[in-house]
Amino acid sequence: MNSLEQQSWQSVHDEVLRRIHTRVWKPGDLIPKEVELAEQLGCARATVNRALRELASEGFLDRRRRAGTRVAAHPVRRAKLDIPVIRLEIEGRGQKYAYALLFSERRTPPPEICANLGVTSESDMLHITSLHLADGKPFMYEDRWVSIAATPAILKADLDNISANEWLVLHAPYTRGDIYFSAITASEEEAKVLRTEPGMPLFMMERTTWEDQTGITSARLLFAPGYRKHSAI
Amino acid sequence: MNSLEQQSWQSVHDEVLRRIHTRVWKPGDLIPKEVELAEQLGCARATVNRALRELASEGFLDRRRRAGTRVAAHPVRRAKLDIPVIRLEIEGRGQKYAYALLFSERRTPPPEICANLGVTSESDMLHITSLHLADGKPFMYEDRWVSIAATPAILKADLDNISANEWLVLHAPYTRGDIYFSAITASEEEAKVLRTEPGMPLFMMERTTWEDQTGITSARLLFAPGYRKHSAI
DNA sequence: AAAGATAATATGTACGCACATAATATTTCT
DNA sequence: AGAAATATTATGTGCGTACATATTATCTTT
Repeated sequence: MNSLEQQSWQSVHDEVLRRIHTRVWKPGDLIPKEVELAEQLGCARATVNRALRELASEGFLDRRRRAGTRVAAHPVRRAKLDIPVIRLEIEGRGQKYAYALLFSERRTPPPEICANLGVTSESDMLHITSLHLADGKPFMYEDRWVSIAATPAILKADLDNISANEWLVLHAPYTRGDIYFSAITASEEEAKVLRTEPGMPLFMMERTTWEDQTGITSARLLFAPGYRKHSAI
Repeated sequence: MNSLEQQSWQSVHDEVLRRIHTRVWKPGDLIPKEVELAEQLGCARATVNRALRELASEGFLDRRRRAGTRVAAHPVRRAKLDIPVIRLEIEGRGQKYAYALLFSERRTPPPEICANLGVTSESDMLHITSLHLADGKPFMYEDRWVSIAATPAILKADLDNISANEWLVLHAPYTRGDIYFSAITASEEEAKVLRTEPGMPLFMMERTTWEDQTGITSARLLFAPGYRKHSAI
């Protein structure tokens, strides 16, 4: 790269990444400071700054004021996982989406839900289970608890026609959440719902979401055998 | 927020996010253009631009030139998943890391590996299986194929003392990769290695990485029962 | 020599301006 | 009317300057 080409922060980004990949700058190395790089590459410091900022957020660089910028010693790759509404995930695969509400009850939560959401065992909650289907076949079994205190409007939602998953995304945006991915084997009941055999491996996603300090909902999503979640890196 | 406070792109970010959360701007709505927002919030357009750019990359906004900026109709949440070297993941849990090379052989790959990496069935590859332990207990079973053409130096690596996982991260940085997450049940052999029972649910990660168009390595990582991968959102 | 004050410095960010680019709206031409 | 050319517009980006902030290095004091 020389100063004649038309510059952009992306070309700086790529050039720095190239130098890291070709080990011109090795893990742990201190790289030139922004002003020097800007001079070398024939662009403004702001442009270099943007490129390096991006690379730091991707996990390739560690930056500290006054101390300078180093190539990350233990490159932590950051996979970006898109978590869309289930309906869109299924439609995105070119399959037909269907949904069935299995069960809905207003009651107090069991201890593990209280622990997840940080609520008392006397909380007023809605317990919903439902099945999401792709091309008519069971795709995901959802077992969800929703705090009525945090989201009273859920009681008026037509959960026969819109999944709690989708209703919540549209009506109760959350500010933070946790997701856990794990594997379990299907119980009798889970196998029955997902139309498979007990003991089959199921990919499980456990999500809990808050608005600030208030727990909104906690859900356990079980995917039919064979499901794979993809991510590019 | 008024114009008297000291501005920063983060405060603009937070204010816009607040308006989305409180449904001042609802999914699908067109929000004011950068110049107007800058005026409203008493800062420069560049500051608003940075805040909105960030929000778009987080999935809250959709932006298009000339068409303006809209609140995302179907908020796709982007979970960021850190994929560190296994040793660091275990040490990060405060557990003692250990590693054992189980098997290493230079040979031609089976069809599924060829398909993953896009190489011919006559390729010269290294097949390695190894076990990663946390506090002496089996934590993850790694089954990996490495292209010798792409990474000849792997033959000189001391794989008894450094895992292929870690060696590759340090010596063969890749430019792109795929990860698949899924669930399987343990086979006889897998159960034996992980010191569990056949049929137990295992969390599986399948990774394939490339440098540009060249396939480097394809690995199948099986985690001991009970493993959960966490992500904040 | 240890502790505290002070200076130096690389990154972090704000701003205003200019121009590029993509998408849309409008006008002109057939 | 329909197609093609042209104008308009919101975002995308680059640049130079200025100042903020965190951290390290140096100097001063006890």
